[in-house]
Amino acid sequence: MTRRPGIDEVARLAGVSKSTVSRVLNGAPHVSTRAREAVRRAVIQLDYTPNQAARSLAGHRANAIALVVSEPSGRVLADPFFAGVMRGVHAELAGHRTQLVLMMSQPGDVGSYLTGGHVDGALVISSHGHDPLLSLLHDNGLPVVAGGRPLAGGPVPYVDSDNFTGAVEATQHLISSGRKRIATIAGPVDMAVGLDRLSGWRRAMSGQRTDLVAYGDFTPEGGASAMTSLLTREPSLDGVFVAADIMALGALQVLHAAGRRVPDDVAVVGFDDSVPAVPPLTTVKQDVERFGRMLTWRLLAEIEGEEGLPPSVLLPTSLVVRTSA
Amino acid sequence: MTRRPGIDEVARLAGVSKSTVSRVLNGAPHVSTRAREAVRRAVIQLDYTPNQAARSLAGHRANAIALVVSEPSGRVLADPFFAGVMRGVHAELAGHRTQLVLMMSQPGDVGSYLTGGHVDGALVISSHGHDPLLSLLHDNGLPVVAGGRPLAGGPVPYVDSDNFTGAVEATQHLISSGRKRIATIAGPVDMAVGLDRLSGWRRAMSGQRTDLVAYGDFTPEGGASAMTSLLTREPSLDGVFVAADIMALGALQVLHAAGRRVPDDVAVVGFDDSVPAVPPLTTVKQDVERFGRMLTWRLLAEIEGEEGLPPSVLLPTSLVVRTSA
DNA sequence: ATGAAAGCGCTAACAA
DNA sequence: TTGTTAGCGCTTTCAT
Repeated sequence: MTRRPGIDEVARLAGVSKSTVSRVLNGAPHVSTRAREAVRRAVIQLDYTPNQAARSLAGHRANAIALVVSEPSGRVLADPFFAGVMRGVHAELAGHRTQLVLMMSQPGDVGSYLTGGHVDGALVISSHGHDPLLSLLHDNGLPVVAGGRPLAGGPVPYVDSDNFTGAVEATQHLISSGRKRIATIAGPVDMAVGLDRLSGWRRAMSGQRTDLVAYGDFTPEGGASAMTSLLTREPSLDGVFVAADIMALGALQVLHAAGRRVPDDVAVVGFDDSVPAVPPLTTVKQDVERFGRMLTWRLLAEIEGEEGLPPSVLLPTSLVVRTSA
Repeated sequence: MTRRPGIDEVARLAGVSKSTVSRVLNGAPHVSTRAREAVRRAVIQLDYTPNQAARSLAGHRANAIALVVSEPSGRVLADPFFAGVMRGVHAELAGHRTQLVLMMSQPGDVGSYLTGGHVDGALVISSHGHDPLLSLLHDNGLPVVAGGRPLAGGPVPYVDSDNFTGAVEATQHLISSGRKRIATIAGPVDMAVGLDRLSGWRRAMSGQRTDLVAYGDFTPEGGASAMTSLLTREPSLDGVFVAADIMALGALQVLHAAGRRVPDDVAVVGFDDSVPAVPPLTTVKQDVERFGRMLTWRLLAEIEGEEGLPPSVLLPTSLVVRTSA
């Protein structure tokens, strides 16, 4: 490994001072075209890359943001939703010389690490209940944006999908197709995404029986056991709104094993448009990549100290009708 | 935001010098129990976290490793395989005060960034063909471990699953259950994982017709179009070995739409044991989390400069029989 | 076992 | 427009 060149060598080769090199590197004003060009050439010739650590230390910026998955299990990593968000985050980060640091541990460690100045801001997703992490970070002055509305309310900006409206549409589709006994497999009640989709179902079901609710944890297994319990409680159900495609996968397995045909006997509507299933799922589509981009854009703007930013952003959802309902 | 304390303040409060604090922090020897305790207390009292940038700059270590997804599309992010690996990586990283930096861009940027001393090592997964990135990093002296055998061969250590044996078992299961016209949906031929699973199928099929091969790209859509093409070429096929569950999802949709019953008309065996399907997939299971842990362990060992490390590790696979075959 | 002092490679304030 | 200078907060010899 050849020793890598420092900024001094670039300066020497370009015939200018370190400061000028630094200015060119950071796109600062007040640099002559002549100097700029000389520096550029020297950088290329030496294959120079600035030392990030030195940069952070001197510049008081970490040039990195954290993506915090506020869930010890790591369940969310397996969720297609997360994958899409991550793609969006990356896309938005491109060209910002900002690195993405992934974190998954417990609030204690994460909190002190993050507030410790190692990153310039944090994206917190999949936050449950009244997760103290969000307020902790916010109170410490670290720019934070939540992915999904935080239940605690408070002053943390967030980006979310319009889960309520999506759930209403999904349920209405079931109703208007003539289903009479419509159940729902809801998500965790300690997350806004779980609550909002359940509220949407309730809203659309107003006037009808709304006790057919079972809860899952956004895993196929959770969806399967919820479906089993619903089938036991109401064998004659003929429609289910499942609050996540990933849970619908489990539900479909159970329905199949129970000999129920989908959609003939039981119509199924999912949420996310994230998985190919048999039969293809009628579901509520959300643009997860856009979600990730929006999240990142918002955080970067916050870090730059932009004024008048919207406290929160709600992204639209839309029903996609396929075979399952 | 209260200004965060520096090492000097800890030193002052503990009544020792910066050096001693540093020693305690880094678990260095030659520190009295008395001093150690005093420092510990001061650290807690001040809620001190070391500045990572300063540490890297002075210590010539980045205290971070990169997880490089050598694929522009980001397809792999949506792959359950990747999610499992990432969980393993995190698990193994716990307690190593090492951060995980995720990278997805093009070889050019990534290469110079990585060799630029910003991370202490890199995990490269999903590398296609004769990806120059691996050799580039290796030649620059950066510790690297590949996830999945690199096609280029060369001196880069890697961790892989025993894809060949898994594929052989899967295919033998199909054969021994009496299937006569067995096809395969193979993965990309520019990746060892694609090649090895195909070789396993060929090996098990020796003596039989081996032209029923269609290729997919490890996406459900790829699996679907491969299945369509196979069905067209050989309508009477009665078994398929699909080189990835995620592709099997697409294949199952196509079979279902074509009115073929699984497993009655066509038996399907997948690979990965990563998705719940209808009907539940008979598949080759691999322990992806272990894969991630092994990968990380290997890289950390490499970074520590341990001697006599195995150049490569092959993890076992096993057949899980469910309903689809 | 402990402390003093010299950087690590950059940015930013200031001077010119 | 450019250069000089002083740190940023640690780790690490080298003394003691």
